[in-house]
Amino acid sequence: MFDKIRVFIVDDHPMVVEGIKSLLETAEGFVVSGSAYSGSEALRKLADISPDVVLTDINLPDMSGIDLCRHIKQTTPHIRVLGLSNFKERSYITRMVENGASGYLLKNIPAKQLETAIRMAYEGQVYMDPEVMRMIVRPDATDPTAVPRMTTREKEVLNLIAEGMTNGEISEKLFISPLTVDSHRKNLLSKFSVRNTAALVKFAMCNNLI
Amino acid sequence: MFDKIRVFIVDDHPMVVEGIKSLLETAEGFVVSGSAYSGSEALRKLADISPDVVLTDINLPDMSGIDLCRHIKQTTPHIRVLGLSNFKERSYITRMVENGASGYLLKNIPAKQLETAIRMAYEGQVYMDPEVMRMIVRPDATDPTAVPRMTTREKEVLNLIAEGMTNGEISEKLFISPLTVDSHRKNLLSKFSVRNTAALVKFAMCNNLI
DNA sequence: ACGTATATCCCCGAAAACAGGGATACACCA
DNA sequence: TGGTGTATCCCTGTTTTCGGGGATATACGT
Repeated sequence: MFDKIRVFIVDDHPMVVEGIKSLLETAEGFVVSGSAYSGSEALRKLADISPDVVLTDINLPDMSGIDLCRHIKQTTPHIRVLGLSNFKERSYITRMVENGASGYLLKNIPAKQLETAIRMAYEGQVYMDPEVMRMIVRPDATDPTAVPRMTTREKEVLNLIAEGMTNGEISEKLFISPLTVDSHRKNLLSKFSVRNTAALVKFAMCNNLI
Repeated sequence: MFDKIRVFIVDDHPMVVEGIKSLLETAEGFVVSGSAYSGSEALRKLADISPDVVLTDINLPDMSGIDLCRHIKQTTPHIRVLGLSNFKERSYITRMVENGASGYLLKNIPAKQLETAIRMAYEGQVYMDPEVMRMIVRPDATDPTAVPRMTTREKEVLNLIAEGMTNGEISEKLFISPLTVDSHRKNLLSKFSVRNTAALVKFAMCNNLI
């Protein structure tokens, strides 16, 4: 009951790892039972350690935090996983939660909230960073940052456009008519409410769509 | 001679600040004399504190680390400044150094090297992260990641292009002929070796030029 | 069985971008 | 003083994109 919560930290930045350690050891009720600088290292160590909560960065050198989360939940579902990132991209957050994460934090989270998040995760609840919360509560309505979803074909076309290919070239690559490519292109412009290809590419890159 | 080196940390992520504190306090010979979460807070505190070395993130909420560095070196040139970032963009590094920084570190730097960097900065030398070093030693030749530099006008035009504006619109905004804008556009395409605007925008965004 | 979404293809005309030249003026540095 | 870089402006012609339509087939869920 009064045991300390064992936390395992995964981040490729030593100073972030140290920072969390320091924050948690100042607080009461936590013990950092280990850490790793990559996804594979984390999985190796977790085979032995088995902490209560894993705090993982989203961007790891060898795999994404999302993949790591999935692995952990598949093999040891009792371990809670909290995502950690600088980015509040909707797709990251949702994919993290879809893969069983107990929450998603931003790296500029204050110490108090970090403690709360870990405690809640430990108790089986889901904690969301307030900023992150604001992202997800509005499905798509008034949220100006909501990203329209693309069909798989549109994604293909968008990527080739960003590569610098013309409608004609894309049509050859995908074995479809250039007119079809043009349709997709125009649908993309319309979906993202942009006027031309330049703005389309910028928007797509800003929202991690490419 | 045997005094501890006083370090001041500027980063908007509490856990990074804590991490560095923890790393430095484990090591011998350092004392963290203060920290700030923004550029303005840093400048305010530095008016009183006056440490030996300032360690600053490049991306701060209110100003860039580069601007902060310039301010510090203008008012208190004896204070050494070290840049700190996740990004190893050439432009960041060079601009940091141009503004008087004593070095540039990546956030995934190991503890030992962090100590070395601070000691060297304290002694008036310049420390560069090994990875960063590899970026700058090759002027532009064999380095595939080298980004051609833009003139200020080209930067303006590039940004407006990425906003979705046409040559005509840009020309009105900048009070120049649309033909001039077109020249800049073509120069950009040529400089970055891309075929069209879409690829230009993608490249620019990939390299933090926008 | 019927709507909805996706993917495909088509047309036309206007607007913009691209290719590939050339030219002038100004500043700055060697 | 002569080169180098930047910024400006111009021309011709071709290719591509954009705007605003319409149309068909397939799949999928209700």
